[in-house]
Amino acid sequence: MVKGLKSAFTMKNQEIADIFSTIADILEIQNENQFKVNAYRKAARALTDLNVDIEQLQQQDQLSSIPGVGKAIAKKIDQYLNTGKIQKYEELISEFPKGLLELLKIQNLGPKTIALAAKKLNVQNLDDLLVVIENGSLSKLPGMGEKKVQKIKAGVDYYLSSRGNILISQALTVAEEIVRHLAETSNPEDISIAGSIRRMKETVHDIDILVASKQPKSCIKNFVDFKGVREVIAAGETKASIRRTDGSQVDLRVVSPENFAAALLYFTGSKAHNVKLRSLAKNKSLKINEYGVFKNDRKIATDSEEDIYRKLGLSWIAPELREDRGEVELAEENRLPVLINREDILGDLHVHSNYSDGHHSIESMAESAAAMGYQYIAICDHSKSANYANGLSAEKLEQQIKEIDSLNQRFDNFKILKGAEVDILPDGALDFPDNLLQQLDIIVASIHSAFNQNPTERILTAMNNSYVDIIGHPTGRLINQRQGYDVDLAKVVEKAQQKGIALELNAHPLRLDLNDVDAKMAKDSGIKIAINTDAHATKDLNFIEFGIGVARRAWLEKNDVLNCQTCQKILNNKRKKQDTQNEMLEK
DNA sequence: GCCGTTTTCGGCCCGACTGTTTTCAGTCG
Repeated sequence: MVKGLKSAFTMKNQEIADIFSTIADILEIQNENQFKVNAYRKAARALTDLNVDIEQLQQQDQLSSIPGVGKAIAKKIDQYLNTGKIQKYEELISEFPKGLLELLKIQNLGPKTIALAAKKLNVQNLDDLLVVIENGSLSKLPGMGEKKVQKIKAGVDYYLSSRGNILISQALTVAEEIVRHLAETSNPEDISIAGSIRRMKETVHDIDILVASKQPKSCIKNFVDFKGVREVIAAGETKASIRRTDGSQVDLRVVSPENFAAALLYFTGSKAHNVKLRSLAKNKSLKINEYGVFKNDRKIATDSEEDIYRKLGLSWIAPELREDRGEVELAEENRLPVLINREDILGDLHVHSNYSDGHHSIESMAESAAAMGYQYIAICDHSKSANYANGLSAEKLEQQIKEIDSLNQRFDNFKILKGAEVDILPDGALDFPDNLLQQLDIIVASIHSAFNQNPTERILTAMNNSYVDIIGHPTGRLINQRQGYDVDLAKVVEKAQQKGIALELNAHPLRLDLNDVDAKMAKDSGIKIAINTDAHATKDLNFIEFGIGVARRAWLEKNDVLNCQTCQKILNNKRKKQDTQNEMLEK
């Protein structure tokens, strides 16, 4: 087993994390001590982020070494691992209406109101809630009123319509449009996208924009009056929130220019990262908030994020790392990874052309890639069984090879690699014979059909083929649309390590597959990741931005990424790999 | 419920906005 790798057995970690998370939800609605609630939340998060098998820690009597896990919680973990149950959880859940937990996900509706509605109106689930909203009884409760109920209703509508997840690509488009609008109309001294978009999360709940201005009122006005606003949720002196016609929520915060850096840090989050910074500040007798770092109520210089981190004894932490996954501790020791940048990417190893289901010619794709400063591109069209995608016959592929050979004579300092995205068939065989594969530079092997037929075994079988360089979109998920196939990534990574095969980080914003957590584990095991766009048109080559975002969230450095290598190096390594495997076969 | 070089008890991040109040509770980020 590859060391430090998450796999099927760490499912237990997540099962226990989910239980603690539910305990926290129930206790919160029951108005239990908020710090106790937080303790369970923290433990749940720690277990989710844990990279080792919890049973292993149990056997070594090391459960309490997990930060946030003390005696009581360690005992509960122990109980779960020994009996499959946690008594406290069983007791709580047996007498608690399960439908109430879902209500916590509704905006503007928190634990206090849920508890009130449950107690006074016997609300037990979402349906009950809708009834008491409609019949007016909710608004008559003490502390409630018409407007509050309207807000809760809006929260329910939002929850039911979208579940609140917007793809990073969509969110970024909206955010950039609003930033441009405010830049043109409001004369800001500074402006930035903040929040989870700046951290490049794969999906975001809302869009955060921060402005530095001496005229906050006019900024707010220009913001709420902009086109596409369906509803103004809030609009105060320095802060406003809108809902747009596309359903997205946008929050604007306006600060004075001298507070911009502190505010940017604050509104970039994540919440967990911020909490960590605040408690760190407190330990140093400092206070940090969105206005700066303070010592005895006196602001100490905070002109930039770098400066603020420095005042806390930390090196600057890239936004993509700010999730409280150990980045603060490393920043204290000045040992943060040197994250991969756009400039480090030398080529794209998985793009399509109009030979299969792409929209543009090989030549156009190559010219666009060259214009982006790339040194190479691999044309990897679909193989013959991919009928839905106009997969190539053997004859068509040979024709493509000739075209690429001829095109390559026209380019200086740029190379078109001959490749294919070969289907992994239900029996694990590849969709092209070896005599075709051996003519190609890059083979991406992917599953595109029969998702529920032993995906792990099929991928492992395909990896036995020495021509395979990359496993394409390894889990097959489509964000917000389709769960991935049930693949045991630990086994795939282990095999990739043995065979010198890379896993893809597919940069298409609907895929982002591997995700950040899986890519980090792959990195930790020492295998290479290929950040590919899977572009079906020239403009799709820009998806690389999202792939790099996820890669940075996964702590990836230049050395971890296959397409940070020159194409000469990639091809040399491929040759060496094949020679070694042939020698082994001969023996 | 967790934690500790202010250490076994008393803390636990902090501020804006809204709506319902008439000084504050709830929610959010």
